[in-house]
Amino acid sequence: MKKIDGHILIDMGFEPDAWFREAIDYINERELTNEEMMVYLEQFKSPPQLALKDEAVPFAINIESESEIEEENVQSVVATMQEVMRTPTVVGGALMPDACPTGSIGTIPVGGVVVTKNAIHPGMHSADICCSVMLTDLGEIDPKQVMDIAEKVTHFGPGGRDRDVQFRFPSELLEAFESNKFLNDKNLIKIARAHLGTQGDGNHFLYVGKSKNTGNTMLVTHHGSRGVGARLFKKGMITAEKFRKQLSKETLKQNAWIPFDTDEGKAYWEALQIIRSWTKLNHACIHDAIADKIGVEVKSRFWNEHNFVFKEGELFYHAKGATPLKDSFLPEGQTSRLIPLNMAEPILIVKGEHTVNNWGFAPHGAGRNLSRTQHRKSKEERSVQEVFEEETANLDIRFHSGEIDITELPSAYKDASSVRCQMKTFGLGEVVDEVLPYGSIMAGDWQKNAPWKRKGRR
DNA sequence: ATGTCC
Repeated sequence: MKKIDGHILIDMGFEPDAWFREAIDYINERELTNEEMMVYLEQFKSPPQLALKDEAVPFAINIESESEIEEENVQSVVATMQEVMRTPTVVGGALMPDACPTGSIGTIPVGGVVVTKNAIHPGMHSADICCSVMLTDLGEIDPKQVMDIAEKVTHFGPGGRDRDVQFRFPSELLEAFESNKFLNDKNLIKIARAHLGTQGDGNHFLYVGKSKNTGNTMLVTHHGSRGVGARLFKKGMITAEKFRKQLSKETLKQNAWIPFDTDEGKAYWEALQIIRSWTKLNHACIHDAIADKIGVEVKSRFWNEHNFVFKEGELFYHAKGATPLKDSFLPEGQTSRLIPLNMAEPILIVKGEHTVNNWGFAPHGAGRNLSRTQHRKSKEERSVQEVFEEETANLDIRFHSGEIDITELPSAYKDASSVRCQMKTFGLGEVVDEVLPYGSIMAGDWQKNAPWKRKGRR
């Protein structure tokens, strides 16, 4: 009998893999007949490839347009969602009023919810795993004092804290990282230590305002899992890509998934929960340090993720920029959720429930009406300072880098009243209190004076 | 969003 080699296995339709060596030796040493070989090779056959669905699974469209630009946006998010909804694992989904596209067609938009069966899709929670908002009620405290102290305590911009100003990384959390095969990584743990108590950049903020109901001063922070989550996301995408090749090559790369009923699936789900704990602590470190420095007791505190995966039975709800309304998606005993709009608008405190149309979610903000670049361009003929003063009159707005980030000013976002109106129209939560704006801190345009951006360079 | 590529 002729000896077999890897080329023969490839010709038979097998993907080159680690088992090739062992299988080739096994077959050749025993001089298996063709029939015996086929029986032996059965164990290495991949399950049949899953095709994309011929038609998109129906999804709820909780967004309406009020202008031509918005109409284009709606068409674009619906079109991309239609491709996402053809992924084999998908059973349902929804668009929120703040939806806007990101990435190429077939990528879940911001403001999108995609429900899958027995599958975790890292591309549907994306890099900032567990991006979230936390509120602390500080009582009757001067908001300016909170701003001044917060400015000293918090950390914005890329990277982490210097060693001498790091927060304590609890040993229970370290043990959790070390127990998980995705997180037990020296470099990742180093980042987990250094990034604790940091807020990053982009739309992340520290907001101070007063409750409309009680007049108490409230501190609200918005940020996610920083470099730690980004690292896990990358690992998740690599694992999902391996499964995509085995299970469904037709599936778009960005929609690759990790089956939950595998060792990788269980470990990835655990890793997401550990990152969630880290992120909660990331907020709490900053809030506690501010309350400590003021010398005030925390009256109450709550938080919610708006970029995460929620599980119910064998269904996985991927919320990429959507606020959980369904009670079982909230931390135990918690009844309120936070929906920020823009720096000049109140942060909404919302109650609500799961309905057929909302799939258990509400919007997570006002949504951009223009891309950052388009928005920057639209303000070109006026000075940044002038636009800033006009849009933030009577507010205490501070940029950590010292440079105004024009793309985070109120005009960069959709009209807050229209988002609130659409929440009513589509049954996406009910506003029970508002944190009225006093001021906020953001990263600012930290790239403005970067060496590679200076004029005169190629 | 992400020490904007380990």
